[in-house]
Amino acid sequence: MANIREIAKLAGVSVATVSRVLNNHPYVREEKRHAVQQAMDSLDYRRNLTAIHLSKGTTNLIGVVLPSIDIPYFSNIIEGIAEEGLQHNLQLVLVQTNYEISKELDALELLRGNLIDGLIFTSRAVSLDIIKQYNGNGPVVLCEDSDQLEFPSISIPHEQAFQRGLDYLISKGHSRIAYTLGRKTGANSQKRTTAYQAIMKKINEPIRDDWVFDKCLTITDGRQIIHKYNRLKEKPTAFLATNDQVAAGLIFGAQNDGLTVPYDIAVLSFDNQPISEVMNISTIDIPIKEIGRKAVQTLVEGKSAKKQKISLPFQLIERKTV
Amino acid sequence: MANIREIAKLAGVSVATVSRVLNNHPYVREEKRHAVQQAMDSLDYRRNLTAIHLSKGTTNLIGVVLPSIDIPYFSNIIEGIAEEGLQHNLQLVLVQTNYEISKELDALELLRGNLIDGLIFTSRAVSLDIIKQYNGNGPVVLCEDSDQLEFPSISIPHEQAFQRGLDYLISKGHSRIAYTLGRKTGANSQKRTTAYQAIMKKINEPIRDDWVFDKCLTITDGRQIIHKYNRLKEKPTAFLATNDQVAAGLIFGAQNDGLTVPYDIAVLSFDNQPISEVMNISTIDIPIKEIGRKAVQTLVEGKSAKKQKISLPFQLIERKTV
DNA sequence: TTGTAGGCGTTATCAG
DNA sequence: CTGATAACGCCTACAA
Repeated sequence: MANIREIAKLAGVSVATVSRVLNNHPYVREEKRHAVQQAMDSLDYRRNLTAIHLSKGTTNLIGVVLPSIDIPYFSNIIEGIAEEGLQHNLQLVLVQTNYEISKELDALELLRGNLIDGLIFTSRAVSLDIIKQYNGNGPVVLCEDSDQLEFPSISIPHEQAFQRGLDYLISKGHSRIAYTLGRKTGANSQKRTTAYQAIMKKINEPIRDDWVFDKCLTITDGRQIIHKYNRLKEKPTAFLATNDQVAAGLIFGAQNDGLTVPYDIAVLSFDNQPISEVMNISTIDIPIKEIGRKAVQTLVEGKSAKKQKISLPFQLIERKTV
Repeated sequence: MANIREIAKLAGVSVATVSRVLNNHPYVREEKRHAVQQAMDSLDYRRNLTAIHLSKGTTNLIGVVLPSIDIPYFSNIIEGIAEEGLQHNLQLVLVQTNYEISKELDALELLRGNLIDGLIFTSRAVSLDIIKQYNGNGPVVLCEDSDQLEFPSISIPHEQAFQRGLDYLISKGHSRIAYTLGRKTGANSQKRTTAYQAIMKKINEPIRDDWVFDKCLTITDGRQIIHKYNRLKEKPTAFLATNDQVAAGLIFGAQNDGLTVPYDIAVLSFDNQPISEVMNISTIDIPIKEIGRKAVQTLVEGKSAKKQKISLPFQLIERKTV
């Protein structure tokens, strides 16, 4: 593999000059520039990116940690990240974690090891205190509804959004409301739970542990819930679902068991993915892709900008399942 | 940021020794090893990965080109790639292309620039001749049903699988069969078309251009097809769909228009994703994740192994939409 | 068992 | 405008 030195020799110039033409610097006489071009062409030269990275101390690579790429919410965020990344000439290094802390630490080590210039957590299991220890190794941004100001964060206000959903259900006559969560301990889920408890208290409804369903992320998870629902002594009349996939599963399960949506049970979800439109599922729209885009923008602004919390708008979409 | 030299100085040894303990080489006296550890701890040392890459000439990074991460088929492949990559200590660099050739070339340039050790095409728009020009820069593997032997490829036999699907539909009494494709010019799609034309000829049915629907990948695409179906003068009695999402969209559209599945139209699809199970869609199972895993394995075997074509099994799953 | 020194391929500073 | 040359941080013969 030809390197810059060989090009220099062949073109009869110094490596510095080659580097100059490589980087479109001014002050290179046209004939030399030409000679260098010739040499590069004839040797089919390509610069070694790793060497550039080492020399520059930056890689144009950003890490993205996500639990599973197979969940539309996350693949949507990635899509936003990828689009915006392209804009800034950034490549993406994916770190799939399944919420395993050790994998998240691996991602942090990539940052510390200077392989990536910054890191986006689309979700996390590791504590913020741990992440703080990596301060100074590069910007970190969180895609979560966060109260701290140590790291920039991008999210919709989950507590308000969940409240909005509950209010809507209540306005439709429901008071016996169950809900599902992706991962109880997640930052966003905790906000949702906070909202739930507040509203239930307000309308004098008890908090029933068996009306909150944890680890619900997929259509299959949603489908399973109906089995549990059937075994419930006291049954809710409405579900506020983690996302559209879970809602879809719930609805299929209900129909399968002869229940009518929204009369026997109402279903409201989050995300507003295509499946919700096709299935006429009432949902709360989240600008997921925009979260990804903003995450990259924030990362690029880097330390120059102050750590801010960016709050994106959500919107209730009324369709036919409530 | 502390580097290996500072550690050496602090520990009172040479950089070589530090490097040795870093890489768990034998022949380091325990006390020196200890001193180095101490020094590294006290300076919170982390090796610079970029430097290692430059020095070793390898990065443990592999590129993955995919048109869109937002399509379950692709996110599934990625999932397989990520899992297997973990096994081999490989990180993933994602290159989202939207089938734009220029982006695929960018990925190839990452290979040529030694940023990645190998490249997996989960799908491609660029011609094989172009990819061949990058030979020698690192292994390339294709996730497609390919006839060439220049590059290793992993796939199910799409022609046979499509035949199997058609035979099944025919056995259920259908002869007026429409089909949808993700991208007509894709390698896999072409195999499907070949199978379609052969079988239609065999049963003496004409090939009707308006019964093949291109650019169908999502649930929304499937939903749209029903609009077109309604405008058709001659209507098919069955659809063989690109994937389960398209099938789901088709089914919702049909139901919405008062059509009964499978009596008015039958639907058979590919992939066997969770949605097909929940919706009871008859489908042809493809071991998608396994394609990803095998792609990585093949990449790792690299040039040592001969370029082979790996054919994975498919399986017809009978459910309730045919 | 340890250290010296050269190499990986660029970039960038600083004279000229 | 151009060229030496020193980084960048690590690895690895080779020699001791």
